[in-house]
Amino acid sequence: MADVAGRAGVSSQTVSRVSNGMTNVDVATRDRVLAAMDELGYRPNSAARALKTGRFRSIGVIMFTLSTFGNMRTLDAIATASAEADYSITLIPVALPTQGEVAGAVSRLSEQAIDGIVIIMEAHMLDRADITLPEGLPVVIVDSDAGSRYTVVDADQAQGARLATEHLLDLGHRSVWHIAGPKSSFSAVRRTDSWRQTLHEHRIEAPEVLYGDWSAESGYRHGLALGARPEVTAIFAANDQMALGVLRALHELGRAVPESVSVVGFDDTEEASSFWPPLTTVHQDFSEVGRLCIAALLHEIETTSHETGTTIVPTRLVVRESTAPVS
Amino acid sequence: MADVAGRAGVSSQTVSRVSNGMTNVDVATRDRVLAAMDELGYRPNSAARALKTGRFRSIGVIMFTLSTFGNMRTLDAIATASAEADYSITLIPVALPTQGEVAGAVSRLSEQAIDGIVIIMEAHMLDRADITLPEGLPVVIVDSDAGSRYTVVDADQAQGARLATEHLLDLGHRSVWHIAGPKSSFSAVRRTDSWRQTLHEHRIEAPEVLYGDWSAESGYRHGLALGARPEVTAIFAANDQMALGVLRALHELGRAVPESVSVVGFDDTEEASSFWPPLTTVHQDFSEVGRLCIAALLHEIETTSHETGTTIVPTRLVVRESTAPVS
DNA sequence: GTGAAAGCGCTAACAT
DNA sequence: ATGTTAGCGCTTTCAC
Repeated sequence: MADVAGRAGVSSQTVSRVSNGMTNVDVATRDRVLAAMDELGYRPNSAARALKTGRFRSIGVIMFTLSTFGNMRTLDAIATASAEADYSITLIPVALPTQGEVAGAVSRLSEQAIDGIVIIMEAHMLDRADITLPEGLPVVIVDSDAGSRYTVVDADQAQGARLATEHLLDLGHRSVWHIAGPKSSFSAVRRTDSWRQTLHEHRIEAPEVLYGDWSAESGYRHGLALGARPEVTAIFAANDQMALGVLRALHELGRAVPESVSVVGFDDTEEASSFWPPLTTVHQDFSEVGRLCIAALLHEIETTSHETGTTIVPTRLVVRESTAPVS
Repeated sequence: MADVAGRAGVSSQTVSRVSNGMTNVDVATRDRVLAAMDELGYRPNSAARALKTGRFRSIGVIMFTLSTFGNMRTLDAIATASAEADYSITLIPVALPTQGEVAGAVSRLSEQAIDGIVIIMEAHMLDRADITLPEGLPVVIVDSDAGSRYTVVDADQAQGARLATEHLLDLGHRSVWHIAGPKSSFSAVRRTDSWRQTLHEHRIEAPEVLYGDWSAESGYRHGLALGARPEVTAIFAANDQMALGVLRALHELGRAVPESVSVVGFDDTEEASSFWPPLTTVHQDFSEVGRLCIAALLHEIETTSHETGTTIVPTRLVVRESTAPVS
């Protein structure tokens, strides 16, 4: 910076002003500085700036794995929204969803140059005594049960599961079987609870829940078991991958979809419309969730306020060809 | 840090030594400092450290979108490998794969606190005159044609396409039709070239190429066209999603897979084994690619050497149930 | 094994 | 509109 100042014949302070787009600089001077910057290939040093301002213009993101559709889409939206606000994203991956791993990530995070944190995981992971979020660092949590202590943004899991279940019931099915996500996932639990609740409201006793692990393989296994039972005519899988596995199992068993069994998924992945048959599923607006996350976080960062609260993004049912009235 | 020094009754310099794990500190002193750090909740300020050392311990990643399986898996591996080396990842998303957008990302990147860059995209995007990578910043590129100017790590696209094509030929198919990825993707082009070359070596004239856009929907459209032609008995899709679309089209058309038509994909996504029928596909080791990327980059960063070169990771064919001998 | 001094590149506050 | 001064929190150098 001193070099630039020297070349442009001004003080380094003026260079700083130009660099930060302040308006109180003479146009001619500004041009001269800009030219000097260009010639010297000047790039501001963000470390020095951060040291001075105490702000890093970066947001830390903690997540288990990128390998689920929802996490990936949420991350994508978060990255885009941050970029628009001129914040960068610092990724802190967590190898395993164990509390020890999370504790490690949080401690690594606290040494990072960040202004706020987005956590994409169950908040109950954060309840352990040995996990302390760095004080004074705004936090927003996605996919979580954290009621009032943190700011939470999430899709309306309960409404989505209700939509799926009622759709199947409206089609005349006597009951709806459910292949759930892992018990450790709060969104999976909410979907399951809502499915049970919906059946209950229709005076139907919920069948036993089958627990999968989000993978198509687990959907296939449970699909094989369910498909073997003639009374099963409607299956609600807690995500599209497991629904794909169910579809495969049903095909193998020779049970026609949707003529003999109806199947509904959750997420509305890109591929769901190309399954065979195209899958009826619940659409989650991950982009909106990511956007709201960043909006809430930036608000906290820039106003240093601390209003926790939960924001819920609605879901909607996308009806395709994997569901039909009972025959 | 001064607070800690005061509390422990040492100089701030000693605190720094403890903080950096230097060995030349008396055990008793170290314990005292550690205790003081703990009580005061001391966290080193990475900006100040970076300002001094000129190192940020962070790697910038430029990518178009997280929404393809390969990019996501590669990013996951990169994040994990970096974390192991105690580097964090700074994401620079690029909204659109246009050169203007890339130029913007690169310029944003140059102001970031990073020690090196991983670019997951076609290198020819970087050839535009108005895109200048910050000098002195090590760069590694994935999925690219950048021969000698940059360090490149990628899966062996050509070998994968050859494996797929020869598998089909070995099964007795007279020819192999190909649904390619977009022409703007270098890996797509390499797969197409290799498919054509393989047919050529078997003295078969390559049929006209159908270009998709990686989406299942585009695979479906081309699958519909191909399935209507009885002479088409073997289809090689350039990724698993397009293969999924092909499968759907073939089902709709009433052409049995694999009895009437064999289908091969590329990538070996988690779900491919749960397609109906389970998909024969080419497995890419994205994790290995990500790992090697970071290894190469860290080498350049830490030795300040600048040896460019290309590292190729082999692929392998996973035979499942979507391929069979011609009947 | 430990401390004192200097300075990394930048910006906030004040002066002109 | 521009310059001067001071200092952010840390590490490097050189003493002791």
